[in-house]
Amino acid sequence: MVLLSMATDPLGLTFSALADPTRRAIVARLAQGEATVSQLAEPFDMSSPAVSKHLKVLERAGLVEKGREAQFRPRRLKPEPLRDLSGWLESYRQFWDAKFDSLDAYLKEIQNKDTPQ
Amino acid sequence: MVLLSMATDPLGLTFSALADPTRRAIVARLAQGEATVSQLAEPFDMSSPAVSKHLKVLERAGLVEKGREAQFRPRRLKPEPLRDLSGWLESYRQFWDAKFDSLDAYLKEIQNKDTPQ
DNA sequence: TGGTTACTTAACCTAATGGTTAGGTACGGG
DNA sequence: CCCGTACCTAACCATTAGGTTAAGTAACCA
Repeated sequence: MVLLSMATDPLGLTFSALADPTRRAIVARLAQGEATVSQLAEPFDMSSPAVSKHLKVLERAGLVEKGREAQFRPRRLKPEPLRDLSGWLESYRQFWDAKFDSLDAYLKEIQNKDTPQ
Repeated sequence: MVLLSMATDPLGLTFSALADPTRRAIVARLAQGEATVSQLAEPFDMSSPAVSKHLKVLERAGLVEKGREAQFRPRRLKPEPLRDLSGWLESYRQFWDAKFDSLDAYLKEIQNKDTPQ
């Protein structure tokens, strides 16, 4: 059921891939250009199999693509899932766009003056 | 560690809240106006405690707010996390924006000339 | 050819997720 | 005041997620 829905729910795959901070850091790194697994693993205090697993999750979501060059398997970022995510978000623009809820925006203005949060 | 990072990682909370299709459906429903728990539960083939749990996840992410009116606890959608998500996405616009693709390819060309290791 | 580097796979562990049922609490109506 | 409706909490269960170590494959290098 989860298995099934996940397999047929690309948006869900994307969201859950990006839910992990390690994976978002990998995405951030790959946004600056392709990188090998070792390079991607270097900043993290975790084993390389763990990084491999994270990469597999990103690949399953279509966010990352694996290349092969000699003994290296360079990864690069793929734009499509991010584009899809943006499309989904866009359908809620009326909610997070300040113009929509002027009262909400106004309250927030006030609040932002000294919100400790 | 997961506990800790999640507590201090609002973006991660948002992504994982939205990873579940039931929760995205709830968000879609709430985008049309506030609704009670029973109203939200109605379309789903699952117990109401299950729906309550989903709502708690959405609330923890700040996506949903709980009101109280007599015996009802109407939920409404909050825009902030969606706005934050949009901000995060925006920082990757260069990747999913089609116009940028050719430049991206060009940068990759250059980079491959002297990639160490 | 044998060692080293790069990476993956397998087996395992713990904790979180997503569901259940059963048993609360709180409110409004007859 | 009691009953039904609305909702939440607790306890439990199965599966998934995220990490580990150990062992495997593959390519380069001396």
